[in-house]
Amino acid sequence: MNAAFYDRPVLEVARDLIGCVVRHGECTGVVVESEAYHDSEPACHAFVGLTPRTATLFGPPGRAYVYRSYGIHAMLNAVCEPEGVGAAVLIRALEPLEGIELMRARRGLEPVRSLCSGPGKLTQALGIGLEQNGVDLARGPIRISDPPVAWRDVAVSVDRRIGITKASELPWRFSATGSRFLSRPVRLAA
DNA sequence: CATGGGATTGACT
DNA sequence: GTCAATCCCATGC
Repeated sequence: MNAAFYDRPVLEVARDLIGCVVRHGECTGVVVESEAYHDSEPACHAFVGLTPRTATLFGPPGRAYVYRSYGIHAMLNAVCEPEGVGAAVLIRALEPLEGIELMRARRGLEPVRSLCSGPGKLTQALGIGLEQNGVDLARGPIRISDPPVAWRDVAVSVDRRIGITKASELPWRFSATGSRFLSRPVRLAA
């Protein structure tokens, strides 16, 4: 996945990331859930403008934006749109593929369904931390690559974003239709 | 410099 | 269903 892939409208990238493979070290998983964020709407961190925190969001596309949520969890995003626009796709859930035993050890849990079914869970399972903020997603240590054959042309469902208090009405959440590895079920449009 | 609020999770009633 | 944990950082005095 090269920089041109991310240098597009964030809604397109969020949809196209469903089915792609995220790798960190020996652990890999297929993206089954994503959300788009853009500096034009108040749920996006970049809404406040360019600050030390949001510098990565306004930087070049194709980098990782990793931040701490609720003082506890790391969140993994892919920065999108041209440099100067603050936009990113939040990776919200993965279907684990490789390195499942290491994921179990990091999570302290056995069920595969529970290893990466949430944005804070998947970063813990893959060992991703704040020190990876700004890394190039085409080069690593975190890499995102094309969908496996079985995931090409997977059906994608759309609904509202989860866990936010502002702009929660926007249908900017994307997920692999029928996946059992989502952080929460798809909620139908009102 | 003090304060308040999360793009969440897991434990508990 | 409710709720606390925990810390970075944007904001305001």
